[in-house]
Amino acid sequence: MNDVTKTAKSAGKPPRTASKEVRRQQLIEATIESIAKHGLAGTTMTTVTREAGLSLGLVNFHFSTKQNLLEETLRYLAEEHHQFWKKSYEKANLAPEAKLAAIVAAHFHPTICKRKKITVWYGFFGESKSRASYRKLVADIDAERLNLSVRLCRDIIAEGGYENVDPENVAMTLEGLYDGFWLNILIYPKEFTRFDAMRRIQEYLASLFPKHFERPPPTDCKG
Amino acid sequence: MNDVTKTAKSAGKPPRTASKEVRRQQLIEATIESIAKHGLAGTTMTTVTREAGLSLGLVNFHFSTKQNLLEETLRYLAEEHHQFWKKSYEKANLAPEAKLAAIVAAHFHPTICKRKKITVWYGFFGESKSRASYRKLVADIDAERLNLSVRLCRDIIAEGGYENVDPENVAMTLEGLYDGFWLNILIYPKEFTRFDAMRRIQEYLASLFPKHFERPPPTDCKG
Amino acid sequence: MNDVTKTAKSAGKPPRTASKEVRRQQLIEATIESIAKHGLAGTTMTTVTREAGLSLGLVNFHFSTKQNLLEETLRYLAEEHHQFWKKSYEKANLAPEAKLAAIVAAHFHPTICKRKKITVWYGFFGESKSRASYRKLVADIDAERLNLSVRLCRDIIAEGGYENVDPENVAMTLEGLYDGFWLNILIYPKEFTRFDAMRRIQEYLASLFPKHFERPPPTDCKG
Amino acid sequence: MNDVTKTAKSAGKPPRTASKEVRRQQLIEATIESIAKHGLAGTTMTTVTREAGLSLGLVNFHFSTKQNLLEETLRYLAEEHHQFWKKSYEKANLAPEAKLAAIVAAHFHPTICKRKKITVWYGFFGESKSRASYRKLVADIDAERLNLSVRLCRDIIAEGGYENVDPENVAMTLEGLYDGFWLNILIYPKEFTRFDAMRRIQEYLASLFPKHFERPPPTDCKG
DNA sequence: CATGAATGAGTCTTCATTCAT
DNA sequence: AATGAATGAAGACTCATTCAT
Repeated sequence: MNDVTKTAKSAGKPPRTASKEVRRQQLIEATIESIAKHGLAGTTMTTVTREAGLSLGLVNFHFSTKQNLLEETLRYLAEEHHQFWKKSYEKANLAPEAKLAAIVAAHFHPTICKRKKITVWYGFFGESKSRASYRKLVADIDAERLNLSVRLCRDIIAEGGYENVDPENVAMTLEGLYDGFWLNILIYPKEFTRFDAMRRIQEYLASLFPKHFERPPPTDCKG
Repeated sequence: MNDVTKTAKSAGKPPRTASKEVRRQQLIEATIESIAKHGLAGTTMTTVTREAGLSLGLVNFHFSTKQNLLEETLRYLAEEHHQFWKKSYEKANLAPEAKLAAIVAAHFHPTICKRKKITVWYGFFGESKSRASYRKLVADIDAERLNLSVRLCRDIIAEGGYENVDPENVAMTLEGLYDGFWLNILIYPKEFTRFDAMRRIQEYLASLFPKHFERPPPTDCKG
Repeated sequence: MNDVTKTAKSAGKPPRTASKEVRRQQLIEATIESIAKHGLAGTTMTTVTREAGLSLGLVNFHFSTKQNLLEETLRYLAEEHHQFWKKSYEKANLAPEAKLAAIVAAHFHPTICKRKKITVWYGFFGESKSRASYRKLVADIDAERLNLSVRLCRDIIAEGGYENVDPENVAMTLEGLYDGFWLNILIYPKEFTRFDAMRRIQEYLASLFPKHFERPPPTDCKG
Repeated sequence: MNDVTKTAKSAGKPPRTASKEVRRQQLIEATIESIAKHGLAGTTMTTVTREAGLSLGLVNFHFSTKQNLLEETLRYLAEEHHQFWKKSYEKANLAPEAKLAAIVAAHFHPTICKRKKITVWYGFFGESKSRASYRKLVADIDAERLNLSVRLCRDIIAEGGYENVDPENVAMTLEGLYDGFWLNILIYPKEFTRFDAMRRIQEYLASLFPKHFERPPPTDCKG
């Protein structure tokens, strides 16, 4: 492992001192990697710095405390996710169903829906302390996305004349499904994949909004 | 504090030596309580035994290791949950929609859907190590419930002549919703309650199976 | 060193677990020893427990924190000192000059005026943090002794009809001399001994109260 | 904070590179300031350089090691003190009592008897290691002053025909009082001031040498 | 001369586990 | 069965020192 690290390091003629931002980024990525490998509780200053191929004291130099490193890591993931679904939303064509589909797809895009990243999210969900950090850092983003989804649903409902569909309800159900399916991917990675997740959500939306969403094609394989 | 505990204990003429089962039960409940109070990482042998009003060494005596105590705690919750939805399922009248509704309701019944218990579940989800324990202990139960739900959905679909509804799909979506909504209850306890959860699921089922499930009445209250 | 420790330990058939008080005492004495050997800053949990022949974690078990161990050590010395001069004072005959002389002598009695103990006192004087502890723990004792000395001086002055001698002044000067001479003993142990200290004070008192204190006999030896 | 410092610094067109001596002086003064603020143990290379508004590496450049910086700081104070009482001694009129009084006064002159400087002295007294430095650097000066005082006392005794007063004794007692009163000023700054110290010593000398020293006037204020 | 990122040995503290009583 | 003192490995954090720029 040491060898790997050193090789990786020496590969690109590593500057002995790098800019603050570069080092921070490097350490945050090492943190994600370490959480994926050893879990949140199993992640120590040593596992992180070894992963990064840097010295132990450097974390304290750049992040002061471990707690802070973890929060910055969460913030990084949260912002990445935020950017990702916002970009997807904006790039989608103007139709509200396209925009809603884009948000859904963003949650299960390989960039975001990586096991190592989900591990970090659920690591934070698991500890009361870190749940507090989560709320502090992510609550606003969660709310923003929920509101956006509500609006899109409202537009779809208006357009399609769907009776008896409550936009807020759908939006919250979608949020629940994102979390629930991520958890399934985390716990049963072999039995449940991101494709399964997207399929289920596609079907859910198709059943609510048949004029706007197509049913996914039947699959042979056991889902 | 120790004194208080002991006094409280001796108030009721405590048996100095209790049966194995009683002690085990007592320690498992103290573990749940401790995880609720201090989080999984904050739960130590000391917090557990102090919570139980017992001595430190006893845990070792009854459970050998901490890891084992935690697994037994998870097993206890898993079995409680298992029993609970099975009983609910059996007690419900014969109609499949009643039985399905009973399973849903079981997940959000106050006995099961307590914050302190959800904390334990998600504590286990958060750590790779404990996820392994989870799979070992709970995978079968999860599968059993999924199969049961699939069968019930199939019956409902047959009865109602619902076209284009895939029973497996619905069952897995339900499973995802249980987990996703539990997480919401854990993270946003003030904004999202078990009543919200039940409502969303009720609406979901009503939209799929309008002849079998009624829409929930509109509420005034936010959320 | 390990051997020494173990030998010392096994010498008296050491009980593996001792009463709380015994262990605390043992650790406090080891702390004094360690401060004498390595200084206050050089005293670590390791030096203390190695000195005591006990395991590292035990200090935290009995004293929670290092800070607390140090404070308890200071308190121990302060109380020992307090008891010592109070006993000396009480045992002396009724004449106020005898009582005052007893207090002086107590400060330079071999039990109290040991280099290793003085090292601890001055270790505490040297650090702002520990000076705060000192004030918290010792200020009252200092004040009590000062008041006592003032009263004794007042009696001596009244008896001897000494004009122009201010009792408070003498008492504070004595306090200054205790501290100043202790420091000399600490810094120049070869050049300045407790006998020198007692001699100087004896002369000081004899010059103020010639009817009550005899001049010390002239010495040949330098210093 | 760094910025502030730099701004403040650059306000006066700071020479980017200063002469060795200027930098050394700057760092020594920052060391004294830091010890006063954070204590000897709390003084790190960082606190010193931050105080000086200079970069971390500079200390190493000018003083090689921290130990050396501290010793140089002590040497600086020792020399300052040395110069000060020597100048006072020389400037005083020819009478030995005037010269002795000048030395006493020098110890409690505001330039010397500052709390921040006394903190440094006692910081050094508190640690065995630094006591060694102290002896190395200051023993000669202490001896020189002692001898000088002995000689002055001898002259005063001869002049006044004081019987039974041992000059060496008086000189050592004075030395003890300087240290003892400094300690009082350090520990009980509100209760004991440099004025109290000077008063006590004045009284001491007046009681020994009534023809040469006047009693201080009685004060109303407590202490 | 000067900077400040980087290193890593050394500290305090925590805590699962052991074991004499 | 039960107790709780004792152990010691492991973790977070500090900080003097180094060195590329």
